[in-house]
Amino acid sequence: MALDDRKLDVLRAIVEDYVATQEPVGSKALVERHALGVSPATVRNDMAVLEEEGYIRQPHTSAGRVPTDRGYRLFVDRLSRIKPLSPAERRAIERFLVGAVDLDDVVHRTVRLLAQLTRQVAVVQYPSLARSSVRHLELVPISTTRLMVVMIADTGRVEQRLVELPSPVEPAGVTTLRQLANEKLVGTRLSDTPPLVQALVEESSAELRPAMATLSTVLLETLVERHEERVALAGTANLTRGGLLDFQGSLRPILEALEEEVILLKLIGEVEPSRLRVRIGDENEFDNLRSTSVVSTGYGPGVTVVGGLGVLGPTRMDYPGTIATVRAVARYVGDLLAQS
Amino acid sequence: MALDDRKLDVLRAIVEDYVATQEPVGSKALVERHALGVSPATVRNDMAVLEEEGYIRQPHTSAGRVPTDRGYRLFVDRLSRIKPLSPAERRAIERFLVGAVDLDDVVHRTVRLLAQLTRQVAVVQYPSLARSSVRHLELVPISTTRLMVVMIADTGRVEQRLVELPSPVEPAGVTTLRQLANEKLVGTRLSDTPPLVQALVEESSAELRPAMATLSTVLLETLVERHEERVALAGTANLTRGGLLDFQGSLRPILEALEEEVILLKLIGEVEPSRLRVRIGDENEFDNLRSTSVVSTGYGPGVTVVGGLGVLGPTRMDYPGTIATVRAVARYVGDLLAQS
DNA sequence: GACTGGCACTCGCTACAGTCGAGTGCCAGG
DNA sequence: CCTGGCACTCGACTGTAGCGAGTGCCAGTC
Repeated sequence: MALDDRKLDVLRAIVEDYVATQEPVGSKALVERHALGVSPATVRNDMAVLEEEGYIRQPHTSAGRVPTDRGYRLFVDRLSRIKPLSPAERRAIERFLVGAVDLDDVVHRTVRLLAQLTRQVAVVQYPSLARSSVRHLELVPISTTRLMVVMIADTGRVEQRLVELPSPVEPAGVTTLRQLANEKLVGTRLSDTPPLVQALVEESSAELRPAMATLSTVLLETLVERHEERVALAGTANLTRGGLLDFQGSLRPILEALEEEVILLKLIGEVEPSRLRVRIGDENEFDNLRSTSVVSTGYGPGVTVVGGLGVLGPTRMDYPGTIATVRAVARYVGDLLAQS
Repeated sequence: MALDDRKLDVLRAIVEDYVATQEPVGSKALVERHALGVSPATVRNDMAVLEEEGYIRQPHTSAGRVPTDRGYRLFVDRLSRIKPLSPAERRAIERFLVGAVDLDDVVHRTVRLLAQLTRQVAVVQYPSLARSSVRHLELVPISTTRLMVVMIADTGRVEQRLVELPSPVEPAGVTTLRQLANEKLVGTRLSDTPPLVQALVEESSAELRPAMATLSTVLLETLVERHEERVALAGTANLTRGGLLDFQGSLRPILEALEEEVILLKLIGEVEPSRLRVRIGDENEFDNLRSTSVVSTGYGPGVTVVGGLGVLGPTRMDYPGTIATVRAVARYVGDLLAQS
């Protein structure tokens, strides 16, 4: 059944009021606070329909209405008006982010900024290695059988790993390895690396081949397969806002989920080209997060996407505001990355 | 006034029971569960004295007694018997920590392990740069005016920073800079570096001097002064155990404090030579953490200390168990570090 | 002198009944 | 199709009462 405009207005009003007050909203309060131009009784009828359609519900008889996940979904998709950032917010973003010296620094500042502006939990993924290309590989001999491999990516990411060589390699050998590796790998995307690394081993001289083999195994294992991705988190204290009303009383499952990097990555890491994504309550794939909403988007220099960022909060969140903030921060960070 | 042995026994029993049950403990329950050899009435008299002395208190009249911070302090200092780790725990530690490939990996595993074993919030400081010495400095040219400085410390820490040079430097110049820097700095403690870095600039040739000056500024600023120290955190979800009974109802301040690296560092970073430290409730210097206790110690290869680790939980915590675990984990990590 | 049993007392907790009022659904009339 | 009116529901709050764990004190005993 199609909902007419007024019913949509009513739903919008309910969402807005509920988000603002955190209390079930009744028909009378609604007509008082919003110029709907009709009486409470009419609104009640509309509410009855909205409830039947599953957009709102009553916590208990004789209480006001509360939006359901489905109601928020409709609100986000069709009803929310874009809320422009206040100049103060724009300034805050700028002020907060300029002066970052480091990729680490950028990420940390960003995640704190997001947490602060949205007053929710913020998550920022480091630029994905899979989406980065190699800028330089450095091999630092620690001893004749130990090598520190340092990979510098064009996104600013720097990763290192200790490699235990199968047999001693002289400094000259290390130089050769370094040259060879750089020659072949610089400029390539890490996700494309595996075949190249293979070739690398084959092209090595007989005596260096075992060393190169270990080296490439480590490269593939740790840089491509394993902890590849990193995330930063901030604002968990914001989960306690609104008492225990949100999150049906227990922060436990949420805090647990937030401790799992894998989960965080799934939350914000699945980036389609620059699309902002909102997952509301039940739409979340993790049971622990069924009482939360996640607003996430990709970021990167220009139009490319190198990583994701987003915030997590109660389903009862200020979607327009949060969306605007997330989008703006992502853009700023992208610009920042483009400069370096 | 001196407390006789039985009173101390009573206090110990109260602490143990309260920690176990989380409920105020009364005189009757006490004689039932502990072989004190006296009647409840006698215990009551002892309790009255203990209360007068400030070791225990009554949440309200007609409730049992609860230890005060002071009571816990006495318990920790004089009454707790060392609880040896169970073989299962020992195995858990070993199993969890072997196979770490990386300093990052070691730290992450350690912090999760600690959180899991103690069921509390765990904090692990990365080996302090100030206590590390330089193993190698690598300069990677990104462009003629940009340099990536990578410092590898003997503790396994690797730090990098981008340096914007005041004027272009050719690859040959970079090589010279690298050699000079390594020659002077390798093997020195970072805390001793400042004068050496100064000398470094003076010894550079006229044309390289500006570059070296910028380089050394960056080195000092970022490696010695600024984020120098890092920490890892895990187990925040454990704060929600015990409902809202601990922490007088609000996790907020605690979560806030835990988000501040500075605070975490202060908590666990002030390491006297291998002494284990327990700070109980009020003894904490941060107001936000007045309802928590912190057990921390230093760790490092052999007897030297390169960093701190510890756990944070409700004042009502299992001190003997926590202390044993923290100590054991610190020792294991130290050994692990000694090997690499 | 130290310990014990007994006793009166305190006070938080729970259960229950009663009241209040916000909010609803429904209906008849405009 | 909208509105005002009305009866109804039910959660929130209040006040009362009884229960029971736990205490402090005291007189008596070893």
